Amino acid sequence: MGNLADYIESYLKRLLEQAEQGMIELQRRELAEMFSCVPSQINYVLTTRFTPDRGYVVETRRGGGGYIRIVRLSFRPSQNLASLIEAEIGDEITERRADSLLLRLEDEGLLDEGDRAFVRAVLERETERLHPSYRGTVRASLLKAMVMLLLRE
Amino acid sequence: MGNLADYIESYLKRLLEQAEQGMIELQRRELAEMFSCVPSQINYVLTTRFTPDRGYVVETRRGGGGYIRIVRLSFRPSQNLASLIEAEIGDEITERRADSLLLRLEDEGLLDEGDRAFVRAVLERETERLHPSYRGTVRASLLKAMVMLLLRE
DNA sequence: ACGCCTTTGACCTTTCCTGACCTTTCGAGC
DNA sequence: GCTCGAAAGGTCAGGAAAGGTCAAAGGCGT
Repeated sequence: MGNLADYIESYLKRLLEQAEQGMIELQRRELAEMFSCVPSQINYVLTTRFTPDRGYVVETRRGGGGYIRIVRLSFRPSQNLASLIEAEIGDEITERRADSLLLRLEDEGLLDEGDRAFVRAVLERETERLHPSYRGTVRASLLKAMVMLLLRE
Repeated sequence: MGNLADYIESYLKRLLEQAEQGMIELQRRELAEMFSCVPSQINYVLTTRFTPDRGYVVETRRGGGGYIRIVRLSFRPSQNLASLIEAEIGDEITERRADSLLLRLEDEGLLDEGDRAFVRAVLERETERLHPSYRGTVRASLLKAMVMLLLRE
């Protein structure tokens, strides 16, 4: 692991660990200077290492006083949940399979009945107007989003 | 948060919090003097930070006795959150407007920074693979679903 | 040799701040 | 009432200071 991107990555992660609130804010130009590289190298590190999939969100602002802010999500999609949900739901899902997944989560005590009803209602309301051929994928997105929100901590 | 516009913004928000009725009235020239900047800087702050999307209305009057009045709109007094959110988001929404809305919810203390980051992450992840022409509607669905879940009860 | 990941640099977009110039409102004097 | 001037606030374009994009070149493992 001897390349620049890796060093920058671990530097940022070290900062994040020390930071309160799992959040750091810095300047692209400064960071690039610190590592004697071009600024766009920072973007490379951010887009390859600090993605939502890995549990990070990056917010930036341009212009005078611009900054880059990296937030570590309290829910780390490590192994279990995120990939399990991804695997279970996939790119599209039928209403039936959505229902049975929700039921299963309730059975396992991860959701209560109110949660389940709420999610079902949202799924139905948001998909009913759609052209049938899109329903499956939109339903999958919605379900993943809501289940992750509910099982997060 | 190191630039002038940010300082002026947070000064005004502080005033708004202390104010009864979520409303303040002041003079552009005075404010500009307070921050040692040109008056038009105040307009810049108003048009970029105190927009309807972020939950503010600005009224002004020119001439002698002129003033600038900033009113903060609140989500709270409304009973039906669902229809308010529906109205606010609609059938499709840009990433910018989604961010504004999330910022507004955080501003009102209905969401914390972590929630906001999480929602952004999901929106980004679920939206990026899509054909650009569907992103707006899917983003709207996801945002409504997650916001309702978070603000429920 | 091939493919994937990294690194770089040229060029682009966004945000901030200022200053010159414009419009609206009020009130004093006619 | 009219006119005019002073006292507000409004607009707009430009320059500077961030960060973003993208494609081409460079490295490294198999």
